Amino acid sequence: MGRKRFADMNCSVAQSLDVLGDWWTLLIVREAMFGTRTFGGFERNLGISKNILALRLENLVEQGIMRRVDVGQHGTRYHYQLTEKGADLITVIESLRQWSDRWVYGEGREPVQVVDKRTGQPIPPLVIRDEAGEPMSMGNVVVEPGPGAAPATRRRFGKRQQASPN
Amino acid sequence: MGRKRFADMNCSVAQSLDVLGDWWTLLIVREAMFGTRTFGGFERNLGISKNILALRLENLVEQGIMRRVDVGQHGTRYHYQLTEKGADLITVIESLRQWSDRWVYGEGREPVQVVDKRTGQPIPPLVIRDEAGEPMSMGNVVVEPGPGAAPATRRRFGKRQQASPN
DNA sequence: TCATTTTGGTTTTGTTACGCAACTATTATT
DNA sequence: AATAATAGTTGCGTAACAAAACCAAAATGA
Repeated sequence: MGRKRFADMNCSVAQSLDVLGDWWTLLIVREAMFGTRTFGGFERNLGISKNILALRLENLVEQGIMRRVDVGQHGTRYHYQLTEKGADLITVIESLRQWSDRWVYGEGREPVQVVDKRTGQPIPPLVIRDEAGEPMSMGNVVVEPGPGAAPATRRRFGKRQQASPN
Repeated sequence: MGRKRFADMNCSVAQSLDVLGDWWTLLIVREAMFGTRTFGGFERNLGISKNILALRLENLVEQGIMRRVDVGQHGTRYHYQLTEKGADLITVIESLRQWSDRWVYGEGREPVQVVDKRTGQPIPPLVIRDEAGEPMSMGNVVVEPGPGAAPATRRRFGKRQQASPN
């Protein structure tokens, strides 16, 4: 019965993946961050088929992640560019890149490097920090219902430990 | 035919997505971070069908992201738990969560909060910092071929600007 | 102790998502 | 004037996903 969507899950991660989780979507965003702008540019650099690319770009525009701007004099040449919402995916892309550099390629075998233009040094790993700016151990974080939690979700939180007992 | 895989793309983001990009995969990782351990626990909490869950867990174990430990006396009760490689996906999950809190739900409507146990305060947003620890503007980053770049890729880098001309 | 439920799956059968090739129409290039 | 490039759309085949039925061993309850 078709693919199950995550939009009704009342979970932020599920929301993101509902929008970004289709095959190719995040690679298109990465390619846009890399500087590609045209339909043909995405097609060539990614090796994606045209119909899927058209669908993905349409969806990204609908979601406000990219914008399609007319750059031709006669209305048949376009640029796709990231909006502020799309550019803010940089931490998602960067964390994915760093993870596979650590666990798939390994140090010294990274295919690309992201460096600080001013110093020439690779940028340091993304880490979760506390308010004081200190890297945080996961033992110190707790997940709680947020201000937008549905009552049903609040109930689920209390039961969560029992949902999969030892 | 079949779905095109990203593994041969010589790009770290593509590598990650090749492993993590299937539908449901990252939600299973999130659920594991939340504390779920059993097959039935994932099934109930996510609403995923059994056959897909079985495939995903098998793949996650193969990839070394999760591990299946026997917790029954007679060998039919198991726990799925994140390995170090899997737990290191926390920045990926957190960046996805924060992105949709900013752009989908909006402030004050977050369904869950991740807080510092010691202070009770929500943890601050993940940001890309330079070596001095200062938040960095994207204008100061450059992408370069890394030590593991294939010659073909190196060539592509120089041509990248021309691939999608103005 | 015998039936029922729980756990952790596999199998079968549909439907949707994706890949590839062919096609189109307008606009640049030679 | 012919050729190629841009930005797609359409049709068809295959792979991925969903739902339900089924299964065997083990734990639970009466």
